[in-house]
Amino acid sequence: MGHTNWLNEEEMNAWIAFISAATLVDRELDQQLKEDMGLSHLQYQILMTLNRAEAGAMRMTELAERIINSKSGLTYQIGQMEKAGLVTRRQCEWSKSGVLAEITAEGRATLERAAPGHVEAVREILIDVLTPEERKAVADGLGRVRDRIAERKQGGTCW
Amino acid sequence: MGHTNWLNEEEMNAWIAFISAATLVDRELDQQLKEDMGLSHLQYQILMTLNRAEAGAMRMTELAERIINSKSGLTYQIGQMEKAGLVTRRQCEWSKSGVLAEITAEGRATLERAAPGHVEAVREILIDVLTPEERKAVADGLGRVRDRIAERKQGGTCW
DNA sequence: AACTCCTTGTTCAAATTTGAACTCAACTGT
DNA sequence: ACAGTTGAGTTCAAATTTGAACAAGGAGTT
Repeated sequence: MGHTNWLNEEEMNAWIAFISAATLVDRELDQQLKEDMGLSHLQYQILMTLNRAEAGAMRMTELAERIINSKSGLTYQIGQMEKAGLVTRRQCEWSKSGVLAEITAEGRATLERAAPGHVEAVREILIDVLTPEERKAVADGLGRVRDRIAERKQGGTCW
Repeated sequence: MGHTNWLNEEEMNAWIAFISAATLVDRELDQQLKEDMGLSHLQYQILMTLNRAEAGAMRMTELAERIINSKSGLTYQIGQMEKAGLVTRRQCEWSKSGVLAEITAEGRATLERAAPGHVEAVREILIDVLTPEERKAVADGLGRVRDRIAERKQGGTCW
């Protein structure tokens, strides 16, 4: 230690490309969804995640982790979406302190209407811009990045 | 048109990995910077960008574009950082309506103290987790993604 | 049961972000 | 000089996010 191992040009390029693409893509998708359907990207992800879950329902904490959001933030968003009729809250059967967020029929309908435009945007902005090799590198490399960060929050074992 | 060209598994993997890594990395860095130095990632980026600019100063709008932020958001952040003594506002010489944000000596000092830890974190959570090939794919592919989005906002030529 | 510790989800205030409206300055054409 | 238009920054209210504090349940121990 002592001296910092600065990024060289090649590393810097990767870093800058990653961080700016991340910001821009997120912003772009948010706008597309908002214009087309009045949904935020976060809300879309919530609907998507619930829709895939069995019974279309999921515990708040698990949902928060899945979409990478704070618990209080999720409470807020589910509140909004409940007002909009996209989801409902229901008590968890086997635990009195648990709450299930469940997608409604209207939620599913909204998702179905939103999905085509969203997927098209994802292709146009990201997926179709990458070569198959780059896609693989992104899937593998960034997948590993994600897993490592997720593990480290979990394990807690900080050596 | 008509039928949606859904993402296949390979594409889905790339998409999911990208979006979750993006969220997690940003979150992680924000936390590291905040704990170590009381800076948000955005503030770090502002200091960084100003520090590199000649004379350590830059027009508000250009700065906003560079760090990918709304103009009003930047006005707010520069306000905060001005209170904290990290930057100053100065009138643009050749344009009375222009404002220059300039990094102060204290700002530079803060940046210098923050940089080593930040770079280390960037390595640990992203750069060193990728193979050189993956880094190249990320730099090239996501660089292209970034450029395309940037162009399209610019050109405005929507056909 | 009484006690302690951990987990769930919510609440609350403060910080931040967003987008539209607004103020001036700069540029155009007359 | 004078409208008409555009560009730069700011302001403002509303929406969202954050993190700490909180109420209530579970689970384990004595």
